Amino acid sequence: MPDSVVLDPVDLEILRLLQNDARTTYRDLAAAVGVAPSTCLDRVARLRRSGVILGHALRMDPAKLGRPLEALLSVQVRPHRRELIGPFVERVRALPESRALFHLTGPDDYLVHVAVAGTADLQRLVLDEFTSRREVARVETRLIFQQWTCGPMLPPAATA
Amino acid sequence: MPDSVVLDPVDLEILRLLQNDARTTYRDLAAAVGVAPSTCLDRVARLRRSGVILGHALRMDPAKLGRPLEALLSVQVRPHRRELIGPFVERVRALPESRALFHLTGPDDYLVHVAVAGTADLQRLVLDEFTSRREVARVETRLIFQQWTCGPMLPPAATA
DNA sequence: TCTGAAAACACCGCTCA
DNA sequence: TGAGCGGTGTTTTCAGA
Repeated sequence: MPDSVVLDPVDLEILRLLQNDARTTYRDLAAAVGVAPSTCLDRVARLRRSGVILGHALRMDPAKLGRPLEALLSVQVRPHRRELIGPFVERVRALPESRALFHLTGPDDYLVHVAVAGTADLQRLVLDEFTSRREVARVETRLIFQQWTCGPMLPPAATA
Repeated sequence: MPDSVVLDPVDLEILRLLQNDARTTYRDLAAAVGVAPSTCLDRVARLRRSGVILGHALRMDPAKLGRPLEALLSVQVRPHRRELIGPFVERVRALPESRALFHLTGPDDYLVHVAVAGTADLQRLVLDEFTSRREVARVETRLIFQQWTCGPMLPPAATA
């Protein structure tokens, strides 16, 4: 499987439309793009096989699920060795509060995006799940005032 | 619309299953949860109306789209006033490289998650779109080695 | 919330350029 | 090789109870 995939304008338009609503029917997709529904089906199947489309995810509102407060935790893991960071990553991923986890360059090794019920819950999370761990050298907490998802993420220099 | 929504075990199970694969049919959903397909349809429609489900998104591989390098940019906007940050946010959201944008507490006002073709593209992005702007006081760039999405994000203390 | 029926859809073969 | 067409099984969706 090649690292990058060749996408023609039809593929790009399909991806753009599916990003707005991933449940768009192939019939509507076909009408919008200007090809036959079966061609759309074929294109989407190919995009899935080639790994461009990883899957279909549900976008949910954390606040509506009782987690109105979101934060980013910058975490320094010391010493930064495989035998420590492997379990650390798995533990963080298993937390119900975790939304995303990044391994980064720079002084802070990890960034954890969490959603919690409130400041008390956040404090508990930081103290019990992070700073209490021996391998966690430092945690810096920043609250998220507002967030935006951007997009559509399409290839640089799109073939128009 | 209330800030938080009351979810029964059926709702939670539906959300859990749809998060793994948002294209699961109502028939399969019904079989897994133990209710009729029409009930599933009704529940999902209600979850959509109540705002718990925001939509169905396509998960795509940035690398396959010619953007194999991802980074987080910490941006300080000075002075941090509405008439400056409004346009700043809109400009960043409109960049094809932007994946997500956060307004944060702490010394750095914004965090921008970007996907680019390579280090040269990243340098161009930082210089031309950020540091060249008068309102941008400082940009700190950290590369993303690896990232994980976590989940399922469900209510704290789930009603069992 | 379920049952059942009707409409819409996905998805497979095939044919044609 | 890739696009388009039609048939079939499945899924969705809407009554009514």
